[in-house]
Amino acid sequence: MLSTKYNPAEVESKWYQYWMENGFFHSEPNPAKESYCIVIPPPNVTGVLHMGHMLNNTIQDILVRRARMMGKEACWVPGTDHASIATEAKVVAMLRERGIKKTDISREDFLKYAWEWREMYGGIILEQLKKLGASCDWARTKFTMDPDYYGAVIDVFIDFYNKGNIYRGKRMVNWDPVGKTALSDDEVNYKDVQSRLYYINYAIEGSDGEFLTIATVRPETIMADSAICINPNDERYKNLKGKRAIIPLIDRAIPIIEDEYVTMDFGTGCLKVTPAHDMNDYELGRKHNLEVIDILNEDGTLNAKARIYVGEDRFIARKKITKELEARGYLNKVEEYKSNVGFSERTDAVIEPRLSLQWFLKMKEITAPALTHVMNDDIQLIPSKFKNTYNHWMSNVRDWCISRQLWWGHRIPAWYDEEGFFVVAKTEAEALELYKTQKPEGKTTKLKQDEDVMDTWFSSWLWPIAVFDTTVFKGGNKGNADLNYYYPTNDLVTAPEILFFWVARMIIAGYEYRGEMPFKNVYLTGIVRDKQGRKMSKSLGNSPDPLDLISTFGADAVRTGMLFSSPAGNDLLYDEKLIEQGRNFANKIWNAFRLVKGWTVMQPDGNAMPPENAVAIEWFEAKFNQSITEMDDHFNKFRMSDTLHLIYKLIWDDFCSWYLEMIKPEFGKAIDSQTYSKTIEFFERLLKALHPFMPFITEELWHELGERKESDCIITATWPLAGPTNTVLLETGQLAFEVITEIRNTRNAKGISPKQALKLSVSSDDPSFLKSFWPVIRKLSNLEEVMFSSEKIANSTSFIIKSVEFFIPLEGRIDSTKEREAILKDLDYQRGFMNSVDRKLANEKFVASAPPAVIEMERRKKADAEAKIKALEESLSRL
RNA sequence: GGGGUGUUAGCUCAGCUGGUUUAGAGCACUACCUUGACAGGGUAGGGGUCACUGGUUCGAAUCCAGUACAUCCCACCA
Repeated sequence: MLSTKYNPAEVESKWYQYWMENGFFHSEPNPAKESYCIVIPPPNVTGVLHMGHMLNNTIQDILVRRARMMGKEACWVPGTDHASIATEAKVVAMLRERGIKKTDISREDFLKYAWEWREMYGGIILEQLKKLGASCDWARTKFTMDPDYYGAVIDVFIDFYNKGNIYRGKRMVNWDPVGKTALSDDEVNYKDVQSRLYYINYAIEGSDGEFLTIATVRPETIMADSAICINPNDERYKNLKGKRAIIPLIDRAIPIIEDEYVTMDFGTGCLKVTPAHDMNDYELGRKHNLEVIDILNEDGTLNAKARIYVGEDRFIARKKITKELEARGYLNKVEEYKSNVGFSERTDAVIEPRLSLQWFLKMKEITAPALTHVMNDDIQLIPSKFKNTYNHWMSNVRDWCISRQLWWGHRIPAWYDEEGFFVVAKTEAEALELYKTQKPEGKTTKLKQDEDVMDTWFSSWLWPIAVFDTTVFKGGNKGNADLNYYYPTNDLVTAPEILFFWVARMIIAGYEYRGEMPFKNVYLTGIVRDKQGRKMSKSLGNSPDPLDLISTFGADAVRTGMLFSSPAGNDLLYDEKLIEQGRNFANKIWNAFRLVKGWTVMQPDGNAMPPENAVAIEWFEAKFNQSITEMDDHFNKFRMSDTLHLIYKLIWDDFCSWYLEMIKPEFGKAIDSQTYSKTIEFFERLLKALHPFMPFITEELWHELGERKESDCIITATWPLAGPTNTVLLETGQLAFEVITEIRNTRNAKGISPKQALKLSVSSDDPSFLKSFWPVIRKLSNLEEVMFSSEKIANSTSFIIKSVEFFIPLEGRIDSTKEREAILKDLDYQRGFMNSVDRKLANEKFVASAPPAVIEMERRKKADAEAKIKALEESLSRL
């Protein structure tokens, strides 16, 4: 006896195992077939599965499974990303727990720990993906720090350097003066801090007692000032143009420059420009060619360039300088001021913007094809609204700072001698060779490699190429068989927040190194949020564990649950209710299977098919074709959620609620063999159409429904082809269902049990009306007799469909007051409706300018309504 | 501050090229049913000035402009 509930746990592990053993996920180039390829957005190697991954990978798996069923050579390449910042932070934390400080160990030792860490935890997330049912080609698993991949990244750096696209330049970084290290933006916490705004007077050079006033929160940096800036449109300071101001205390003269960057109504409208200690000032300084005076040491104390308070900490210096300014009459006033200050996540020290030497990649030229091919839809963004954002970003692209002050990652292949002269080469030996030719007078025999590594995105932007072939980045190499077969890949599924960091850069690299797009379509998912709309995060504790969900509800349920409400590009508000709905769906299918499986089948010869079954089969065939056609259309437009809703409805409503009810034999009776085999066929076709969404239950039932050979699995079955849709039949069916619903309504209203058979009288002058469906109507509404007569039946309740009136004789059950009320309500609606149609038709301009088809339809609406009103009025008068 | 996107039922969303009854679905809600596939079920029902204000049009949830409110990305203001 089969359980009334579907139990996913054993089914899922069984089939995943089976698929793997039979190599169904593996793909090799096959010239006879069209290739279909997705490269996974590589998750962080140290990460664990979260709800975002679930959504993302479910969508990818659906696409891949469907492509496979459509006869394509489908390949989904998995892998992980070394994620330098996140991973290094985790390793540092792990070491700290063991009482080891990063600063106390060597780079080599640190990397040993990091690799140990990756051996231990690096595979977890991929194992978790298997639980979800992801049909990745695991034999192709790639890691961005695999030796060959590592080499490819270095090749790319060298190649760009040799082409003149990479340069060294200065850049402001977030400096932690306590940890004495640069921090990424992610490692900086911004807090609102109550501070002070100091108004300081600067004397004007060559004038007698004239001065200007600037406002600053950092008076200790005045010694690093390079200019005073005013807005050229500021009437108040016209007289200052071209003059110079004198920094108090150190009496250094600086130019007064003009730039519209200055907000006139903030502070005094005079801005002190300190290029060495402020991001914006640095930019301004570059624009106006100002001197950069760095007065701070790496521990945040003042250096000799400050000339005063040398050696003092920046905050002590602030106090002392304020005091001195006040004592000497330079301090105009002090205001309370709230400002947003960055703190180090690790040491809680106040972040100091600090200039440092970094490596940059010139973006302007290499970006051009990536912009063009997205704007002209060669590469399609889904949804297309992201094109605007993409355009804006790509048109204003800045040079990419590709160096990071970390150890875990691809180390920059620049080699220095003692004087700071450097060459760029893959190995130290190669570097030495180069060094000899580029600096013949150089005496160094031991070169020192750059300490920094590259930005993680500088390796992951090669992903769609490097997962297949890591040797093509040196130029001249045509690429191996895999690369030439699978590249360009088809679809990329990822989150919109990395559209610029990753997607755009992959497109750039694709055109640079292959002269071709890396993928055709980019499907952008939304962010998974909780019911209150908050982003799911560990610190909020609002994210469910996906693996828990899978073990309670089943992977099929979780997959469909995620997809029930997630149109492309829209955020998904996670609610466990959705997963429950997915589970209920699986259960519904399971029980449909139980029903069919439980039937006894008549012997093939000599058993007649009841007329309602013939109609049911014909009708469902039409319905199925219609739905598959729509599903294919949705799929082609990446409307995944809509596709799921369609198959959900097709199975639950059309197959279970209508079709199975139509053909269901009476209790204890057998079903004719023809209907039975047709039903099995329908069931199989439905399972195939559902398989990409719910791979496990469909595979299980596929094997339960028929005798299969070992290799005959639904995962490799053929996607059902849509036949022609018989729309006339579907429309007739729709009317028949309306009749059934009306009769059920009547039962509901009058409290008549479904078991009590009823009579029905139809006032149709068209004898073919609903003809083939009458057996179905009789069965589903339990009618013992159907009469055709133009006579109005007394003592009955009636309803109207398509101007045909239906009477249900109900001796003694008629409550004329209620009956009248219902009719009046309906009349009211119909009259109002007709009114609106009438108004439209009476409008001459409408009749003159609307297309004939629209007018025709309005006329039909009117005729329908008129007939209905007439019939309603008649039944009213009869009461 | 710059840019993007959105606002439709209690909730989450469809509504694709302006016209397909006076706007649909799922969930939630209400009533009734329920030993013969499924209570994780069945049959029905109630629920909406399509954010607001103008405009274009014979016709607007749909197109345009403005307003309000959300939300995301970038830069974060001396």
